[in-house]
Amino acid sequence: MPRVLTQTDVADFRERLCDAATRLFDSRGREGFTMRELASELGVSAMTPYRYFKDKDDILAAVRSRAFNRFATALEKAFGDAASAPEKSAAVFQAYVAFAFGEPAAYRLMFDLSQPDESIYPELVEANIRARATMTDYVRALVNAGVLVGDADLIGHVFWASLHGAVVLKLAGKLGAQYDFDRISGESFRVLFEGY
Amino acid sequence: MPRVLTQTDVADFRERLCDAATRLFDSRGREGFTMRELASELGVSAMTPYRYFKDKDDILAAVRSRAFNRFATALEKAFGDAASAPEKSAAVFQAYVAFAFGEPAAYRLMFDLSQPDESIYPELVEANIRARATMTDYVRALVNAGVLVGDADLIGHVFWASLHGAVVLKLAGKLGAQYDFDRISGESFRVLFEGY
DNA sequence: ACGTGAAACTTTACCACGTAAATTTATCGC
DNA sequence: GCGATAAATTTACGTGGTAAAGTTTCACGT
Repeated sequence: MPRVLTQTDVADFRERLCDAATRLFDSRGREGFTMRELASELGVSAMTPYRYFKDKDDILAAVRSRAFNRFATALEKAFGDAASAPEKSAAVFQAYVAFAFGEPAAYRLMFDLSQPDESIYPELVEANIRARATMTDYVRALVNAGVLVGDADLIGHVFWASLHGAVVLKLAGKLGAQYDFDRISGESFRVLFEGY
Repeated sequence: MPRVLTQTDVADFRERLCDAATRLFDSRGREGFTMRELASELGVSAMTPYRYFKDKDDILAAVRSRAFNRFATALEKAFGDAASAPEKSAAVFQAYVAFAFGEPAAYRLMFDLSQPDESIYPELVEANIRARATMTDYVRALVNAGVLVGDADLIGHVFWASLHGAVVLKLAGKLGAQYDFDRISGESFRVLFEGY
């Protein structure tokens, strides 16, 4: 227990805490996530997290920010690694789906309906903006390459809504076996692409 | 306090309780919804609801079932009232959107990610199935009328995913002013219609 | 070297909540 | 009237978030 915490100490602990919290959200779900279990996971008393975060909502905001940033990083990597515009588009699509189903708890946190006024967490707002940008960049590349014509942002939102819709229907268990996620998302993209 | 409750008494109380619960979900949100406040809203003690429902989850399931049924009723009415297949399609679309934004809490309950294993509530499963059916019927009408060609169920799911995606993005506060719900959903439908 | 004061952490305590168990109340058949 | 018993309430317990009080540990001035 060092007398005074350096910036690094604080940052490290916050990081460890967010990692543990992310795991807990994964295993216990949003409802089952408790401060006490989080603390015990970290080997500290129930009150120690309150030295580093204001309250549970503050922790939630930090975890969500990190989720947005991981998500953005994954999409940016996919975008950067692919060569041509169409390849970028396919890569980003794939990365999006991989993230959503590879880290469903994170995806849920990011897009859960009814989160409590996230505007008071600047870090979260920024992560949100960053993630949103990465989701339209690939469309801009397609438009610039002449593959698609139109308002890149509008087209980006249309693709996004469609993909997100299919993802959350699957995550909510609303899709059956005959019309599953791959079928619907594949068909959506095919038709939307044709349309543009 | 009648000695023995008739079927009607029970059904009435359950109905009143669900109405109050729906209002509470509306005003307090899912987290802020408590059994104690629900009971006091009904003018009974905190334990009385347990005579009529197993537990909080059971109440949640009943409220969700009712939401699905109101939703299905609204869509069925829109479908039935419109004359031609394209008019039916427009009417159902409009009813869908009106419900989603007119009763956002109900829509959230219906489609919230991570609901606790709804298969154990037969009433809920049935309501779910009914609502799903009403969302593809209008597409079947369009296909039968020769307006669209293809697998009606598949097309229905594609439209559904796209619309639902736009709705939940708006409900989650992810849409800005420049690319708002109307713009995105309108554009999506236009392109998808053209495509088919 | 050694108190000392505050930062870091823990312990204790409080209140809200879901709900089980015990208790009370009110009606029905006799 | 008088149990019997369904319906409702009251009481109580365990869990969770977190405020307040208490404890530990180290950076300093002396």
